[in-house]
Amino acid sequence: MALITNAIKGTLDLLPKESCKTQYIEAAVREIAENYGFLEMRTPVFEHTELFQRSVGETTDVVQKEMYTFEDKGGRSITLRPEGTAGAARAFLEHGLFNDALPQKIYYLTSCYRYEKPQAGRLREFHQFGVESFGAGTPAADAEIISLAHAVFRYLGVQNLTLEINSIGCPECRKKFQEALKAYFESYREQLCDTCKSRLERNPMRILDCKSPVCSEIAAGAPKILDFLCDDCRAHFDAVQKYLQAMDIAFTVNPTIVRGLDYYTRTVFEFVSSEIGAQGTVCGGGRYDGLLEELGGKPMPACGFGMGIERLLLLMEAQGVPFPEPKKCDVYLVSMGEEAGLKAAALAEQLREEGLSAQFDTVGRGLKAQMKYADKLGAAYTVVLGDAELESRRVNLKNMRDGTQTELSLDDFVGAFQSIVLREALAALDTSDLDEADISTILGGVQN
RNA sequence: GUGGGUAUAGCUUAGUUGGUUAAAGCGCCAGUUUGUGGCACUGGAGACCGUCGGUUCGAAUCCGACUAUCCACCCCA
Repeated sequence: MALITNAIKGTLDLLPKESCKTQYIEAAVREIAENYGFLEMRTPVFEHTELFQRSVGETTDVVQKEMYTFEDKGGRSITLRPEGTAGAARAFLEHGLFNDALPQKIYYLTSCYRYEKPQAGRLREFHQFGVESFGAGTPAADAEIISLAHAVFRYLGVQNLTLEINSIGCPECRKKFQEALKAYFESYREQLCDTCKSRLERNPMRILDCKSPVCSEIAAGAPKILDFLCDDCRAHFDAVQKYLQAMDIAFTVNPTIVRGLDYYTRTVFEFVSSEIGAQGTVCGGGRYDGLLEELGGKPMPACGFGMGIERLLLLMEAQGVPFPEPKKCDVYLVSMGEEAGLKAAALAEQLREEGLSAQFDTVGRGLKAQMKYADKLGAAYTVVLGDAELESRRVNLKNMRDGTQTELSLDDFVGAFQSIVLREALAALDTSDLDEADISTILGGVQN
């Protein structure tokens, strides 16, 4: 059969067997973000194109060649969001959230779209977990979001990530730095690679992380941003590092980190892995004190980060990090005959009302096939329902792990099964390695 | 946008110097057990060998173009 079409280049289908992993990551980041006091914000997938031009920056690659931009039927220029900060900032201003107590700490978990050539860790539709701390200008705020990202990796058991931080200063000190940089590279113009020659005009800071051997050698002797920071920016950057040290978060200062989005000021950082191919940045972010004003709001500091869900998943799989088992079927109701089929459906209904996972045959399989299917589902128990059971009002509950059967009353099946499941759950609780302190904590919790 | 690799069943792959019904494992369905899953054995379904064109008596195999996909550059999450 010829398929009508295939998935669009750079997009991924998340199949049932895989989706539980992503759900696990999503649940983890939500819980951690909320523990840090961040609340979810959801904004539309598309925005006015101008929003991204103004926030991300006209000259950036993202705006110049990677946006999904189209005209809607009303003649508006619309763009699928290439990142999450712009929409969050827009909504923050539009709804006057700056009138509430600051900082406003929000997070999002959304899809983003960039027209890029796909490769390992890079998709045209990808998903980002991001946080924004609006109205927080102190180094403590920078450190708090870095700590949040760090906590996510720790919680999920991800290892071997390096945290690299840098300061790209405020517009004033960056301007001085860029002039010095331009003057420096100008004297080496002829030796630079072609892309760096054009960078020299557009964004000389980019030359700093060029991979070409010649350029990187020249770049090694280039002026350093950290030498150009004004007193305020210098003090801010020093304080961020002090906070990170106080929170026991390891980092390295990497003066070549330059974020590709125009709105960044002062602190920038990346969590980088070498285990998932060339696109190793799993999380990137920083401070963007000028963004809200740029979008028409009052001047207000802010900082945030974006974390790539697919890259994080790639990394977890590369490291063999364990994922929780997906919820399995508690009981499969095998039925033979029309009457028994009705009874199975009715029982499943009641079991599900009690919060149990029950399934029954919906494709007309025979008994053996139903047993086999139950086994594939990983059903903990099966019950066979046939004329004999309907007649005697007795059923055999089969434990699929050890094969043992228990006879139960059909009329009281739901209650009896529920108590079996409960008793099993209690028995599964391993209390052997709890000490006195643990027990009193638990008891305290129960009393409350 | 620029390079390089790859394309055979749902998945992972084999396929000899071009040669006649394209092979295996896993998965799926069924049987060996007429009311009980896993293990084993047996059988079955499932592939226009990415597409189009060329060379040839003959192409999954050689050549070309296109498409898709993967990896890298660029850039970023």
